[in-house]
Parts: sequence; C-alpha cells; structure tokens
Amino acid sequence: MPNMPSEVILDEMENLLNIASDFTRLKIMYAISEREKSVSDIVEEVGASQSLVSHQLKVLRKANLVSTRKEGTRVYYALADDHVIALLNVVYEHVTEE
Amino acid sequence: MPNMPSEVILDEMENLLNIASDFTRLKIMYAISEREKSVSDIVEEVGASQSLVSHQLKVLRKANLVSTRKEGTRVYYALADDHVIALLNVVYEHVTEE
DNA sequence: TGCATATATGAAAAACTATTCATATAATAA
DNA sequence: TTATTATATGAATAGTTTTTCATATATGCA
Repeated sequence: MPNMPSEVILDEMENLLNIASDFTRLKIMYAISEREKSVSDIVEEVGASQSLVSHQLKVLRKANLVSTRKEGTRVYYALADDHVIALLNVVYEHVTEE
Repeated sequence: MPNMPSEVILDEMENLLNIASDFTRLKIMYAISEREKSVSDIVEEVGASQSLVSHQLKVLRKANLVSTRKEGTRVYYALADDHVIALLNVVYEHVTEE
C-alpha cells in the first residue's frame, strides 16, 4: 500500500499516463515492442496517416519513451526501455483478467 | 515482448489509462490505497473542492476502479482491487527509477 | 540538377475533459 | 417540520489534445 507521492512525482506520473493513454500511441508502442521499425512500417501496421503517426512519434520522443536511429531516408524507432513494456503489460492484464 | 492486442482490448486499455492519467484522480486513488475513506476525508486529503472530488469519484466508479459503501450520510470509497495498485506502482517506478 | 521517396511540422478544425458554480438529493437530529 | 451535514449532479466554462491538411525538409538516385 503506497504512500501519497509528492506533487512533483504525481505530476510526472500524470504526464506518463497521459502519453500512454492514446489509441494511436498505444498501437505505435506495440508495433515497435519486439524490434525497431521505420516510420513507414509503423504507418502501415498502425493503419493511421503518415502525418498522425509522425506527430505521435514526436510526443513519444519528447517523453523519452522511444529512441531513434536514422539510416538514409529512413528513421527507425524503438522503445526506449523495458519500463514501457512493463506498463503495457500491467494495463493489459487489468483489462483482460476479469 | 507482447503482440498487438485487438482493437477492443486497445480501446479498453486506452480507457483505463485515460482514467488513471489525471492529477486529481491519482491523488484520490492514493488517498484510499491503504483503507477506505469517506468523501469528506478524501476532499480534505486531496485538497480539491467537494464537487470536483465527487465528479472524479464518479469517473472512477463508472470504470469499476473503486467500490463504495454507504453508512448513514457518509459514503466510503475503496480501491476495487489490487490491479490498480499494481498500475500505480509501475508508473511510480518508471518515474522515479532513472 | 531535377525527381522521387521518407519523414517532420505548422496551423486549423474537431473532439474531448477538467473544473467551477449553483443546486439537488439524502440522511440525521432537534 | 425545519435545519444541518454529506454527497451527487447538470450546465457552463476554460483549456487541452487529437486529427487532418497542406507543405517543408532531407536523402538518394538518374
């Protein structure tokens, strides 16, 4: 049973949750959860417009949830660390296990 | 490394994350994380208006994240299950551990 | 250089949500 | 009944965010 975190921590928690709580971004995170993918691959897998995916990748980048690597004209995105997967898993379990 | 969930599951995940991703609701969830509390207790601990707390409790209720018990004029709220705490913990760790 | 492809971005539109204010309901006590 | 306390709620406001559209930038190739 956790204690009430400080306002600063709560703020950061709110921010992380906000970023995770979007349909398109959830799809993007799952799309790159096994291995890095290029933007066009992500666009295809997620089924959203190129512009939207690019905008949402920017949001994920700004929050340091993804890392990028440029190769020619392609940009490859990957999840920044395993915390993200842990979060996705907890949420997935809550939704499916009941 | 998880697979892409179905649209329905993603939708439910988005919904749960949306509900968790609010400063006031986070505070409320922490306030009742150790034991049930009455609305007025929550109002005091969270430091928000009675109206706002009541509105947000309704959101949490609708999502089945809290349970309620009425006793006289008081209504006591508690977390519905431990999944919620697991979620809070994962987010807390992500925010503090780096 | 000019052309094609990949990605990013600014601005506007559309949709949504938190918060406040005023008020309603419910229970209890005098 | 009237008054008081606890909680809930409808409506409006204020602020934010997602999505689209048009366009810009960057890279590679002919």
